[in-house]
This record gives sequence, C-alpha cells and structure tokens, in this order.
Amino acid sequence: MAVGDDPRRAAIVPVPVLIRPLASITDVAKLAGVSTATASRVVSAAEYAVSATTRERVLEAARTLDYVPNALARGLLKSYIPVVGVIVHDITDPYFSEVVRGVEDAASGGGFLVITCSSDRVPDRELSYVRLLRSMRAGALIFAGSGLDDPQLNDEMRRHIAAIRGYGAAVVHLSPHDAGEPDVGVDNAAGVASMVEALVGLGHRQIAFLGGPPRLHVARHRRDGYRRGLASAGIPFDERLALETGFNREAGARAVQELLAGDVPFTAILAANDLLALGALERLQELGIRVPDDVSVAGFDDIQTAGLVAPSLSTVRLPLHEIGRLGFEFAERTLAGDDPPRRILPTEIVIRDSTAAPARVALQLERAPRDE
Amino acid sequence: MAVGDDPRRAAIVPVPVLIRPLASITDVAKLAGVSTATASRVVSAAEYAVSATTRERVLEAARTLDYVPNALARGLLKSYIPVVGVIVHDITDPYFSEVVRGVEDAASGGGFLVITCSSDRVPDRELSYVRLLRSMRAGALIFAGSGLDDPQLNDEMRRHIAAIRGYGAAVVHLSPHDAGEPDVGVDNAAGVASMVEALVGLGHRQIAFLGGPPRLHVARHRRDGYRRGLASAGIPFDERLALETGFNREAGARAVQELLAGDVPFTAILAANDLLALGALERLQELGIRVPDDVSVAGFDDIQTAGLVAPSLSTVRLPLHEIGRLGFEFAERTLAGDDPPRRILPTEIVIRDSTAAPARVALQLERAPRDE
DNA sequence: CTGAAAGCGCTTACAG
DNA sequence: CTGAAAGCGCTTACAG
Repeated sequence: MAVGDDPRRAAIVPVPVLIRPLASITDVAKLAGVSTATASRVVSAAEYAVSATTRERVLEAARTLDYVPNALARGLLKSYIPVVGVIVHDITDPYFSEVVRGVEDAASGGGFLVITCSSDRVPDRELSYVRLLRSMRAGALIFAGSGLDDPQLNDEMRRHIAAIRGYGAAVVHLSPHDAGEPDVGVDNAAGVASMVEALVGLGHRQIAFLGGPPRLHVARHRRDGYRRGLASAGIPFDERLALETGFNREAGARAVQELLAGDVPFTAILAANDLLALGALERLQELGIRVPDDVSVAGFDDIQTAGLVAPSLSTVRLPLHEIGRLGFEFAERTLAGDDPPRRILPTEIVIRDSTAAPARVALQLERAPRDE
Repeated sequence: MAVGDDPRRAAIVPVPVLIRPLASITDVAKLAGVSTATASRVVSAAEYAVSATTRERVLEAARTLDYVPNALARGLLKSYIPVVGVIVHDITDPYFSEVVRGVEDAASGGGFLVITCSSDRVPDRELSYVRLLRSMRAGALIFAGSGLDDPQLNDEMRRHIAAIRGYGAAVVHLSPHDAGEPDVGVDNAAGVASMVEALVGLGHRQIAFLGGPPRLHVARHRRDGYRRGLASAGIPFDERLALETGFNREAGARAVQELLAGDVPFTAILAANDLLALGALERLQELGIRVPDDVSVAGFDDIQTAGLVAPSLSTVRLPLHEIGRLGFEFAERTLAGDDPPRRILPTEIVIRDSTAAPARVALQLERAPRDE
C-alpha cells in the first residue's frame, strides 16, 4: 500500500483515551461566575433576556470547556426528546431506505435525529424496538412498513402506542396497519388495479399475481387491487394464478416455478413488489423464457434497480422519498398540536421493456420445478 | 376499495389521545408498597437479592401500570446509553444500507438501538449529527463512510471524538479517515489492484479509471490501488485516463462522456465503486457501445444490483454486512475495556459478463460529449 | 437582569 | 432483605 504517500499522516497526534467527564452546565456557570440558571438561559434559551456582558462571559466559558448540553438531562424535563424512530422491515430493501431517507431529510431540518430499526417482520423485534423508543421518550414514531396480522403483537402494540401518544409524542403510519389506513401513503389497491388495467390494455387476460405475504396488511390491499382490476375488466378471478409469496427476490423466483408447475396458462406476471418481479425476471431468464416475448412481467414500487435490469421493469411508481418526508411533516404538525389530514399520494404507471402484448400461446410449460 | 372485506376493521376501538404521564418507578413502588430502591432492584437489577414475595408484588404492580423504565433517567446515571450511532454518506446507497444492516443485526443482540445519519458528505451535517449523538451520550459511534479532506471539519471532529471517548463511549471507523486506517474494513488499494490485475490478465493495457471524489480518503486509497496495479503490470500511469468523479450513477455516465471526448484510447473502464460502473454501463448502452465487446467495465463493492443488470457487472466484492457486524463487535469489545485488534477483511474478485478480452481496436470515438 | 431551590426518574452507596 | 437519601445535569417557576 502507498504508505508514506500522505504527509499528513505523520502530523496526527494520538487522541488521549482517559475517561474525562464532560463539562456540565455547573462547570460553565462556575467558570463564568454566574448561577447555573443564568448559564442555562444563555446556552439554551436564546430569547431570554440576559445582559450582554454576562452572556458573552458564559459563551466564552462554554467555548473554553467545549460544552455540549446533555440531551438526557434535558429530555428528562421535557416530555420527549427530538428523536424520530422509524420502524422498517429491512433497511437493505430499497423501498425502505428511500422512505427513511425522506424522513431524514425532513427531520434534520427540524433538529430531529432518526433512529432506524429493521424488524424483519418479527413481532418480538418490532415490539422491543418500540419499547426501547418509548423508554427513550422518542418524540415521533413512524411505522414505515405494513402492519402484521398478529393479534398478540397488535394488542401489545396498541398499549405502547397509547403510552407513546400519552407522553405527547406523535405516531405515524405510512402503510396500512392493524388500526386502519396509513396517515401518509398511497392507495395500494388502486395502484395495482391500474397496472392490471394497463396489462389488460396490452391484451393480457391471463395475469398471474405474486401477492406477497398474506399476513401483511399491505399485501392484502394489493391483492384487493388485483381482484378489482380483474373485475373491472370482466376477467374472472382464478385463485390458482394468485400466489401467496414472500416479498423478496428468492420468493419471486420460487413463484415462477410454482406457476410453471401449475396447470393454468398465463401471459403476464404482476408482482406485488419489485423485488418479487426482479426475482421472477431472473428465474425466467435462467429457464430461457423470454420477457416480454413469452411472458410479460410487471412490478410495484419502482425501486432504483427496476430501471436498470434488462429488460427494464414496468412497474408502479410510489413516491417513496416523498412519503417519508411527508410522514415526518405529519409527525411534526401533530407535535405542534395540529391535527393534520391524511395524505394519500398518487401512484404512477411506468411502462418499460418487460411488458408487451401477449404471446400467441400462453405460458404453461410442463417443467418440473427446480426447487421446492 | 374493498371496504368491508375485513371484518376486523369494525372491532377497532379508537385509542384515547389524552396526555397521560407514564408510570414511574415511584408509582410502581407506591402500588407495591415498597421503597423505590426495592422496586428499582426488582425491575432493573435482576441479580439483586429481593425476597420472592416482594419481587412478585413489584412485578405485579409494574405489569398493572404498564411500567417501562425511563431510559433518559437511567442514562443520566450511567456514562452512556445503549445506542449506537452510524454515520453514513447516504442510506439509499446500497453499500451503506448493507453495512447498517450488519450493525443492526449485531447491535440488537446487545440491546443497542441503531441511529443512522446520512451526512451527504456535508461537513456541517456530519458535525451536527456527531454533536447530537454526543449530547445523547450514545454508547458507540461508527463512521461507516470514508473521512473527508477538510481540515476544519477534522479539527472539530477530533474534539468531539475525544469528548465521546472521554465519557466512555467507543468510536469505530469502517473506512479510511483523517486519523488513519479503518478499525474494521478492507484493503481498498489491494482490492482495486487485484481487479487491475484481472483486467490485465484478460489482455487489457489501456484501462481507464473512474476514481471517485478525491477529497475522500477511500477514493485516494482506491486510486493508489489502481496505480499499484498498473505498476506491477509494467503499464505506465496515464493521468488522462484517471478521472476524478463523484460516487454515483450520474457521475459514471458523465465520466464516460469525458473519456470519449478525450484523445486517449482505452479498452476497459474500472470504476472505484459500483454505482459509477452502473452509470457508465447505462451511458455506454445509450451510445450504442457494446459491453464487453467494445469495452469492458468493472466496478467495486458488489452491491446487489451489480448482479442484476445486463450485462451483469464484474466487480470486487466487499463483505459489507460483515464489516457492519464486526464494526459493532469492535465497539462492544472496546466498551468492555478490551483493546480489539484491527480487522482487515479480504475482498474477492467477481467476474461476470461486463468484462472480456479487449476489442481489436481500442475505444476512442470522435463524439462530442452529450452533456457537460 | 439574576439567583436559590425544586424537581424530572432513576440508581446506588450506606445503614440497618 | 429493605429503605432513606443523595445525586446525575439540566430547566423553570418564583422571588427579588
């Protein structure tokens, strides 16, 4: 390695590692020769009337001592601290990192710190994160992911949420949940229905659906959209084409196998999220099935990768960053005593290269599935 | 929408929104008829000797009151709270979300909460996040991204880091930084050099390099690797083929333009991260330049998308999740008074479809750049 | 404009 | 095994 390339290296003085308690407001007050009350007013209550010379002396002392107020002590007096906790299913899922980024961008303006927690949709993890956030008196709690169908989880969750609201914090849902519709989000059913319509418009009538985990409220909404889309096109719903799946690439690949092993022909696959669609795309490719020539594939969410794969994925765009941003705004307004209205944002169909008119012959190969 | 589909909906009772202060240890003690000292010992000091009946009465009271200890009050007595702050450049960059996930997975086992902060490489944002984390007495601070070349930032940062270590917390670097090498990370220079070597092995000698932002320490290390790789292959370094760029897709696309507008022929493009390589791939495709037939492209990091694009991207795999996991472990051991050794993890060359033997004629088109 | 004092919710020597 | 009391670092009526 190019050691020695960097002349600055030599100038670095090792940082001492002694335990050295930080300066407190008492230290600052002492050094400035004032009461802690006055010192506190100078460093924290910018608008409080303090004589110019006193103010300057306190500021000088604070600078000298590298004083930074203890947020814990301060938080003990307020009802909550300026921290917003975001519960996601998995931060490596681009859907969630985009939402979190939206929250961050809005929150840092308001001096809020963002705590991200990946629950992996495990009730106990979700619960313990919420409990921790509650114990820290976080000012806002944002559920980015969908609620789960788990009565015991939801019971306990309701208790926590009541307690959290009880100490004055805001709780915001960005996805359908146990207690109802999102505060800020999209109409998932309408979004999926619009993609069904688009596929029907291309000539498809045998549309398979990779529905995601049925215990997720959001997956149920998207499934409703699928049925609604079919219904308004006059296409009968065929249960054998509507699969229950996970919400990741592996599940999408497995679902393709399952469809091919079934005996119902199909000309298009609509997935309840992009990850599923991406997995389907991969597996189809491995099997030598051409997209969109042999079968069309569409996703939902429009994560970044959707536009980069080949063929690029037709999907439904969700304004993820905006959902995060408005989610924090919703919390902020709630905190301010406002009662903000629900915001349902529009989705948008994005047609790329993975969809086309259906093949002459619907897909229904006689292949043994490779796994499962 | 399928309103009414869900019979549970009707059963939901609206949560009361009154401000209701949470039960404190005093409330629990009172209800149980014991002192706060005893109550505290039962709920927090599992190993402290308390009579079985007393213990049961306290637990019962805590349950009745839905008692959750106030982490702020507790933190005021300890030197720090069980929170680990992770400073990343951008959480929507898969590189970072993967690392954060690694930290989370390790941290949740230790009862630590993860705070993620996207600095966008803006010194003031980074500083204010670190300040906030310090003010909250976070137990660990992990810098996931590279240090910046900004003397004023680094001055202030050193003060904060000394203060943070001063109150007993751990500070960990996962990438090269102002004060030296990462505590847990990879040998970036060696990784890039190994990819140069692989390209040379395919027959390339005119290898362009998209180097990332020069003020990032990690970009400098990767650039060193590029030079070192060339040197050991006996290929002279040509400055005109080594571009300074950003670290995202747009920058990769622009760099392609720049290379094509230059007068130095090249048969391969090696990018200092995958996002750059992905952007280069896109632009080349738009220009009708075939990869790898006309030019080979290689990246660095191996983010998920790298394997999904077409042609799939040859790259250098970094164990990102592992880096995050070990990063937290490093912090944990430091907190335990240990002095853990630095961990430099191996990188791995991943050859996919974007690289091949060089074309007969090196690329050096006479095209006007489309933008810039 | 300034200060003395109480108190937020907890834990922990110290004493019994 | 249990409790009274001090104290972590701050803010805020209250009094002057």
